[in-house]
Parts: sequence; structure tokens; C-alpha cells
Amino acid sequence: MSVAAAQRPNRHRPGTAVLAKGRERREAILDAATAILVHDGYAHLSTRKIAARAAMRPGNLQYYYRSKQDVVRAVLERYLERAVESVEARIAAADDGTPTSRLHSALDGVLADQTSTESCRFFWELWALAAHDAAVADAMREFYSRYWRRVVALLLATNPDLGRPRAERRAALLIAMFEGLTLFRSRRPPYALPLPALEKELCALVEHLALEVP
Amino acid sequence: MSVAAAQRPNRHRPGTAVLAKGRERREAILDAATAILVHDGYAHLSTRKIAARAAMRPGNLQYYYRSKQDVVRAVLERYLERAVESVEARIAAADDGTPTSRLHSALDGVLADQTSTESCRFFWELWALAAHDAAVADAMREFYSRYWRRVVALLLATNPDLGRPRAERRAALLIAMFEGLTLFRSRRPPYALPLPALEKELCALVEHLALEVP
DNA sequence: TGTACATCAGTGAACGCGCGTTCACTGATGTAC
DNA sequence: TGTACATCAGTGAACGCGCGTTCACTGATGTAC
Repeated sequence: MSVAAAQRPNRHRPGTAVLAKGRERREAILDAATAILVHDGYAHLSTRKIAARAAMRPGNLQYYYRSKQDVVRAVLERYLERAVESVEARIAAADDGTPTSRLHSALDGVLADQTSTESCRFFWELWALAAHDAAVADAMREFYSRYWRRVVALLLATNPDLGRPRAERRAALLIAMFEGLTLFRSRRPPYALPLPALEKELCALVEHLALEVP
Repeated sequence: MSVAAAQRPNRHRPGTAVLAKGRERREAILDAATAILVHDGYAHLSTRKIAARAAMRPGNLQYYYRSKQDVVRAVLERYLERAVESVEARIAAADDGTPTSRLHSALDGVLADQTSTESCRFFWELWALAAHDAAVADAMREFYSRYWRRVVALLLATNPDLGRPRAERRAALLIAMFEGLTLFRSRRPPYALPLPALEKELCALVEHLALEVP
């Protein structure tokens, strides 16, 4: 379609206001779908509910996204992209400090994200979804791959003596622990472990993994 | 019903063969539901599919479990009960050794479980389900609470100097890491991190958390 | 031994519902000439 | 300035489908007497 539009003479192009509205509507659809996914779960996610929440008719939703799967993929891509951006921004924000302080501010950022019930629930849904949907699995692989490389770089910057192989292994363990902690740290946690002072223990462990060489 | 049966004179009781068949059928239903949950996900779990897989008619399934929710709860309870039993059995099996060897054999058991795609997928579905279903959330809380107390006991047995509060915190971190590792360790992993030699690193970390006192 | 009876197990048809998607159609916007 | 036109956006009705559950009914099993 865009190819045909480019070849066509420069006539009858839609106005910028029209295009802006189209973009807004798409965003509204993704917002609605994200909210339903987080609050009710994928099992209760339907195109009709998405359309209702975005204040449009089912037929109109199909105009923007041809199928439910298209909506889900778009939701996923937007969410993961934002997640990556926010982590990068937090690391960059601690640029004044040493590598160690960058590591800590990244850690703080991850922990802050985890207190958001929405963020946790989103990932829980994704893990389940990825087990049965190849497209979701691909997106998750890509996301965790970037995440992992970033943590490896942070560890190596903090302590080059670690060596890349060890840094890679420890980064994997750290990410696993962060992801596992979502199960116990969301604001209304599904599983109640008494976790006071846990963050200190976690910080100590992170430092151990960053600094200690056997 | 069982109350009425107990008050009734000892007449017209169903034969043991009849009761045994009833038990078998219920097990078959739970097997079928578990398989569908693991292979297709909760979103695709329907009473009609469960019935078909258990080789019965929809109406007959309703005879054994009045509602879909009843089936799901029963599946969950059976699965978590078995999981607890299997961990207990593995720890007990290492009874010949020192506390440290018990710790290691428990660790081995957990890691062995994680290479089972079914086990991982089951838990992924549960995490997502628990976020939206209070009954599931309760069952998970109970499960993790037992799991956690067991790990605390193991850590304290290995090194009493840890002190209970620290052991509790470290047990929580360990469980979080184990649960997070399911994301990267299942036989056909949804997220590919290069994880050779990761187990050694994990063992070293477990020992550090068990033995080191700052 | 036979018959009445209670319980367990299973059947088949039917219900009303929400779902994902299609489609012919109408309206809004804005350009070209 | 007006009209033809292309594109974007939105509507409303309809489709066929699988769903969870109900229900009247039949058959199987085994006991009581």
C-alpha cells in the first residue's frame, strides 16, 4: 500500500490531521488492550472488549488491526520497547557516577518497576503466552537478549576482572532472580513471603556477584 | 451428601469397584485438563476439550465436576501437592549425607524439575492465573509458603550461624532465582540465553548464600 | 433365587451467550483543477 | 469558487462457531430381603 502511494502522483494525500487521528486511535486501542490484559488476563481479552474500552465499534477496530493477533503483537512490541527505553534512560541518568553507582541505579530502577502491579502482571501474562505463541516467544527472546547484554556490560564495567564468560553467567542469574522476585514483590503480591530488609540482602548479593572473583 | 450417607443404615452402598471407577475417571479428567493446560494454555482450556481428551461426553464431565472452576482448582491442588511431595522425597533421599549434601540434592532436584517443559509451563500458567483468581492465588501462597519454610530450614541446618532473619531473606532470594530460572532453562526455552556452565555458577552462589556471614 | 431398590455412571439434545471477523454502506476530510 | 474525486474513518447488521451448563432420560452395578 505504501509502495503504491509512493508511486502515485502527489495527489489526494490525506491531511496531517487525518493521519494524526489515525495514530491516536491506534494508541487508544493498544492502551485499552494493555489495560484489559493486565486487569483481566489474556483469557478474558476479546476484540469486543478492547473496542468498547477504546470507545469504538468492533468493525472500526478491525479497520485499524485486521485481527486480534495483530493487536496483541502490537501491544507486546510497544510495551517491551518502552521497557527497554526506560531501563536505558535510568542507566544513562546515573552517568555522573562510577560504574558501581550505575549498577546500583539500574538495580533501583528494576526494583521500582516491580512494585508496579501492572508491570508484573504484564510479564506474567507474557511468560504464559510465549509458551504457546511463537511470535510472542520471539519478541520475549529479543527483549531478554538485549536486557542480558546490558547487564553483562554493566558487570564488566564494574569489574573487568570478572571476565566475559563469568559475567555472562552471573548476568543470567541476576536476571533470573529479578524476574523471579516479581512473584513476591508486586504491590498486592500473589504470594506472601515476609520480605522486609530484603532489598539490602539483594544489594549485597549483587555486589558479591559484581566484585567477587573466586 | 456424605453426612446423609453416614446416617443412613448400611444398605445400598455402592460397591468398591464402582467407587474405584469413579476415582479413576476423576483422575482421568484431571490428567486431561493438566495436559491441555500445559500444551495449549489456560486460554484454550475448555470443558468440552477436557471431556474429549478424557474420552467422555460433556454432560458426563459435569457429573464429576459441577463447573470448570472446580476442575481447575482440583488440577491445581493435585499438582502442587505432588510437587511438594516430590521435593520432600528428594531431600529425604539424601538423608545419608551432611546438611550440605541435603542442600545440594535439593538443588539438583529443583534443577531437574526445571528441565521438564511441562512443569515450567504449568507454573507459568499459574502465575498468570493467580493474578486474576483469588482461589488460585491462595493455593500458590500456601505452596510457596511451605517451599520457603523448607528452604529456610535447610539453610539453617547447613549453617546455624546465619541466624533466622538472614536465612529467611536468603531463602526468598533463592526461591526467586529458581523460579526465574524456569524462564531460561526449560527444554525448549522461550528465551535463549547461552547457559553453559551456569549450574556451576549457581552452585557456587548457593554455597555462598548458605555459608557466608558478613 | 428373584425382585425391588438405591446409587453411580453416562447420554444426547438443547439453551443462551460472547466471540472474531466480514461486508456493504455512509460520512468526513482534504486535494486537484 | 465549485465540483469531482480519493482517501480515511466509522457503522450496523450479520455469519458461523465453540463455549459452559442444564436436564430428562437410560443403563450399569450391586445390595437387601
